[in-house]
Amino acid sequence: MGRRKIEMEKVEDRSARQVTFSKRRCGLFKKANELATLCDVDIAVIVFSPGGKAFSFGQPNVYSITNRFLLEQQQGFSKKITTRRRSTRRRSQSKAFDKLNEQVNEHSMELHYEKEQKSSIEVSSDEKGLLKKKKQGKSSSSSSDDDDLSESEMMKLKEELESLKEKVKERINVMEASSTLMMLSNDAF
Amino acid sequence: MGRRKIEMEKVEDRSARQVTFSKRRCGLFKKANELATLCDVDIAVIVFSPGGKAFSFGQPNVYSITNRFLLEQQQGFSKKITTRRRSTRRRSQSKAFDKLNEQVNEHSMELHYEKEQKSSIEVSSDEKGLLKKKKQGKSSSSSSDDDDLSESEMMKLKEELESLKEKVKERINVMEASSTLMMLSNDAF
DNA sequence: AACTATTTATAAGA
DNA sequence: TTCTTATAAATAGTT
Repeated sequence: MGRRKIEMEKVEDRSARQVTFSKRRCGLFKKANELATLCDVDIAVIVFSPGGKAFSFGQPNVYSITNRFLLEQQQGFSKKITTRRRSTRRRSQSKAFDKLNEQVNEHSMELHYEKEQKSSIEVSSDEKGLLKKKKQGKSSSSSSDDDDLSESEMMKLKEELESLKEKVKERINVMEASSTLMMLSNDAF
Repeated sequence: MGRRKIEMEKVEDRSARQVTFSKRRCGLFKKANELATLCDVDIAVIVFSPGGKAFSFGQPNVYSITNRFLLEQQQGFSKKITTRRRSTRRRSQSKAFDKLNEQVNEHSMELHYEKEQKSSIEVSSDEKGLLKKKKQGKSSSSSSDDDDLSESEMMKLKEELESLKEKVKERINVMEASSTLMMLSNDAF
């Protein structure tokens, strides 16, 4: 949409591609925002730039949308909702569901933005073995090699891994809670 | 962009809003596809219609993008990558990383599309209690009440919950594997 | 579901 | 890179 019509294929010039990406990413996010505003709907857009950097747009936020989507896909949830909508109890249930969903999303957000780390978790035996092996191989060949990892670097890596595992587990807890609440609020109450 | 300029606010007429949603959702997905094609980038769009139905577009697929995004956000991964890019080992690592990432995404996809369910998992003691309580409350007040759940319905609910838990656990395993592989491929090898 | 009058997005160019 | 502008594309209102 400009001076000329262009072919729908990869822009080969690196620099031109970057420019196109910037312009079109902005345009896309603007369109997404307009859709959310005009139609009062929730939407999330995630793009990885040619350089691998992540850009995202979310209404109300990316995490609530992606969580909702992934959970619904996993359990065929949308089909379930549609089927049950005929129920006379749908409206009151819907309210309860929305509230629970909101709470879960809040927890999810807290998780994502949380800066502090909880105390570390035990490393599984397999990973301990892997780390130990790696470490031994290193100390025997001493320094000089670019691929070497010092003892302290190794410890740091281990700590990062533990911290990561903790985060993943927290996320899992949120997802499990979310799933359970959804099912209970829609099917049992 | 039409006969008249419109205000950027919620379209109040229900029917008109649905039409606007349909047109603009198509437009948005088209734009997303063009961005992906022209710039050779990965992108995901998720929209929930006014009716609550989920629509999605993904290049190469929604799941790989959302997983990648959520994981990177969780561990400040993109910052980490950027920092380490100066390393002379970046290129070979990048290759290994991409391959591992691809494998993980494939597993993730399989999970999402898998139709068959594995055998059920034990329900935690807390939930057992909740289910049992619910059941007893029901059977004591007999039928007639609209909110009642029959024994078989209760069992069905329980089975669904178990199946859900299994799916969540599988998903967690993929995420843990993904996280671990990412860290190992970028920091240790 | 099709059709335009217009608005908006954007490819090139400065 | 940011601004400009000619043109392509999207779409609001209409049929």
